[in-house]
Amino acid sequence: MSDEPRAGSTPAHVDGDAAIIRGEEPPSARVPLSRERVVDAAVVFIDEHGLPGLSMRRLGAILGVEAMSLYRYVPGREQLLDAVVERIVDEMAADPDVIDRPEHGWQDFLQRLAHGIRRVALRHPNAFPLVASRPAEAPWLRPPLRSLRWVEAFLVGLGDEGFGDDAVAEAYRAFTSFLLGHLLLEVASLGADLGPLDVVEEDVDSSLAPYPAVRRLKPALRQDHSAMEFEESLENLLQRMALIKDER
Amino acid sequence: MSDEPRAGSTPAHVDGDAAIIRGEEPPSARVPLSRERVVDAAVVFIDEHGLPGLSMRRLGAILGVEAMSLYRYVPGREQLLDAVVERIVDEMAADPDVIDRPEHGWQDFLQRLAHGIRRVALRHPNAFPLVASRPAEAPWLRPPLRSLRWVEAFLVGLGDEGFGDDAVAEAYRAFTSFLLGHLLLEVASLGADLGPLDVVEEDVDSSLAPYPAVRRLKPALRQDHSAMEFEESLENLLQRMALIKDER
DNA sequence: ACCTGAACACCGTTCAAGT
DNA sequence: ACCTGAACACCGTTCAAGT
Repeated sequence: MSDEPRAGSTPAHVDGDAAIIRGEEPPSARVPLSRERVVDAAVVFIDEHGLPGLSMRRLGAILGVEAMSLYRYVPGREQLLDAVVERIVDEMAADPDVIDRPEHGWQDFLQRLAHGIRRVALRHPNAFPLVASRPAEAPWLRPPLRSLRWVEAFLVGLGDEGFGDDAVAEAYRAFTSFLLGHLLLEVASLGADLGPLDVVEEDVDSSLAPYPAVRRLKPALRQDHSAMEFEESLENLLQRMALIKDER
Repeated sequence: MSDEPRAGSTPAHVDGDAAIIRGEEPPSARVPLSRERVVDAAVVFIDEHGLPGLSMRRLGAILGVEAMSLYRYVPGREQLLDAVVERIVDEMAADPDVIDRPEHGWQDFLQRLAHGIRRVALRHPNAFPLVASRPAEAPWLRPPLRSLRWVEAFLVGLGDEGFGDDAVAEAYRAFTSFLLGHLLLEVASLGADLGPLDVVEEDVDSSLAPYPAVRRLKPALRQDHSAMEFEESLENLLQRMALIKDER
């Protein structure tokens, strides 16, 4: 059922001995571990196996090391998860379609930011709930933007485009809550599709007997219109923001 | 720092012996445990101490019983959490302001439903993230409605009010994603406020040096306009739904 | 400098046994 | 019928010790 991650998938010990005998650094294997490698491995693990299976001991095994070694690079499991969130959110910095500040108006700027974070979410469906629900360091670091870098970009960007302070703050709250709701549900529906297949379709149908409307509309409810509805809701949000901008 | 829940807060053993000697059931204590009592205790624990501290062993201790006894009433920890979600969502059934089907139009109906679920969220800020992110049993059971009962009510209600099948489905998706985004963020901001106070305000201020806009707008970002913005976004959503209704 | 062994205090869960 | 003791296989985390 669940394929366990096997230890030693990074064969650190294969040619390590020869290098040690020669007293040199090995060619490329046996890189001595680093915070970055630890966090990367955690992200890969969550992407592939989901969050529940991630333990310090397993992660160590994957990296060819005992669990205790990880504490050299990360203060603990909680902070590791925080680092995972940070790593994922910062992927947006490498997205060429996301820009730091408005170049063609604030609507284009926010369109790019929204689509950038959506791409991140869809790349990491198993990890995104972490981005959504990990307790934020400060009340103004609202998911799913979360990082000071992007919050700053948002605030400066809209300020430069003529939003007043209160309008910027209100726009920020509306923007984040739209993204969070939409993306969390889109990502959840991804996971639900390839979920446990131990329930046959007929069983579902019969257990739905007391709920005829759900049963009848099941095909319509199953339909995935995420992409379209994201565009439309975003468009609507931007229109509301235009009103916010011109208040007072 | 963390006040541990003490065992025996239900003093089941106090007058239990006398009753046993008389061969009768004790007056009111020593109720023999039940699924409902277990789930209730879990809800209370999460409300008071948060999810991370909840373990089968601790919950058993609170109920005056060994952890293994709980498995008579609940298949396991995961299913216990599912039951917690169900219990919380079903609180809405007892809310006199929430109605089963439209009596004064679909807008009034949805207003009541939305405010009902918001009250639930605000009553259980520590448990609501569970409602939001526990994997749903089926893709059409979208959080935060989640229960067949409420989904059915939504579908029937809007159908009766003249929404076509596709319009109902689209409205359902829009309604849930609005609720999820808004309420998750509102509830998170509640938790963040009384969060760890080990960071002094000045420290935050100085670490914010590279992010002048965040620093400058911090007061505005900290402001809580949740209630007002909930009303306004809901109003906007209902207007969009009116358009969805009249499509085609 | 980097990793490990052994240990501690916890988990969820099982099963045969107690009353 | 209901609960427990003992056990199993796991956790996160610490610290002194190894190389």
